[in-house]
Amino acid sequence: MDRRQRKTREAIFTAFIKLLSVKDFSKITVREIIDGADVGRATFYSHFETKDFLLKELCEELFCHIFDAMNAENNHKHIFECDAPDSVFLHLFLHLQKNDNNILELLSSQNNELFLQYFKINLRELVKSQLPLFESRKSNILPEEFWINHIIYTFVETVKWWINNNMKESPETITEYFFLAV
Amino acid sequence: MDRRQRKTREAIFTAFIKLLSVKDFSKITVREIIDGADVGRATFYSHFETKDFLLKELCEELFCHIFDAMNAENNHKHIFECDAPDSVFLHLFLHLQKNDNNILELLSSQNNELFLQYFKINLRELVKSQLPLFESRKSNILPEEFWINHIIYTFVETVKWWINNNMKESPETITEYFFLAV
DNA sequence: TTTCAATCGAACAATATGTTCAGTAACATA
DNA sequence: TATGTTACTGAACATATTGTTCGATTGAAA
Repeated sequence: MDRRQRKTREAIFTAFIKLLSVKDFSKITVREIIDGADVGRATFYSHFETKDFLLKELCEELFCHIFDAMNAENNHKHIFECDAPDSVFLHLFLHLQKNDNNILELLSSQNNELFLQYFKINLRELVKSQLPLFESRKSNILPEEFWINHIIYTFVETVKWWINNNMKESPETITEYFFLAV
Repeated sequence: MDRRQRKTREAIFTAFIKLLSVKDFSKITVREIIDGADVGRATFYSHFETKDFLLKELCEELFCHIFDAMNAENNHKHIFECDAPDSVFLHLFLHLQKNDNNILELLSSQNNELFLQYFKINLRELVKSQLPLFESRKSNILPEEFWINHIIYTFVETVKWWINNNMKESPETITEYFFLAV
């Protein structure tokens, strides 16, 4: 990839994230983005079809980043056979705490519905692979799809609560809360 | 209120709800609303400052309606002293099943974040007044705000799952799922 | 150095927003 | 029924946003 292309793409993403942390996605205009990124209008549209595609690609990039990093880091630990206290979820919380790419601001901002959708899509695979961790009386009574949804949403809401609470709790404590709540 | 005003307001709300069930809030234009409601542009703006205010007022009207109706209906039953199986939550599910004002379409549509916010605000009061219903080991360990949030979100997600599942389950069954999950 | 692609900037049509105003119709009241 | 008031119409308006186009310019890479 051309260095200029990389720089432009990065500048647009950075300006966009900055704007997202301040105002709603729907209120952000292309003009604001290109002014922030200091690129031409035509350049923006040569990179992204529309504002929606920009968000889509940002989400994919961020989540690929965090989930890939997590997998790479934990492959040698056979993480998928670990117990709850050392689960992939703890590692996710640890990653979030590092706050790469300002992902936290995006997760906790007001109009983040589309962003959270990508988070949930990525989480679904993870949760499915970890279902045995959540085995209990209620997991046998509730319909499986209901149960999986419940775990996903509980995780997302736990993250949001943690961030809005200034992340005062340690990742270990939050992991405990998550497993207690679910 | 003038009959003309009422009719106009109603026509705008109706057209708006119809559009909301079909496409995202952010993609809906004022032109589409006034064409659907068959009113003039100036009329729309004399009723609502902006599209956002229209949504705000719609939410308030719908939730006032559903929560007021529930309270009126249940005052004589001393609902606030009932057990889980006959709780206010079951009554909420029953109300939702009736689908007054097409509230269901709004709750399950894609871009409903703002709409859900109002739902959650109304739920918070309800949940707080019903906290004893959820007494358990974990409710003593988890921070109260975390716990209340968890109950609210679990309720909302249960409703969404139910709707997206075509409401095949009875309100009684869904209430059971809700209390099991939480 | 040369070739090629990315960017610029300016202009463009098309569409959306929110305001204004004079004219018309529906309302409440007496 | 007559009267004053209020809501609605429709059209025009300035302004802003979107997405496209094109020739000129700059930077990367060979």
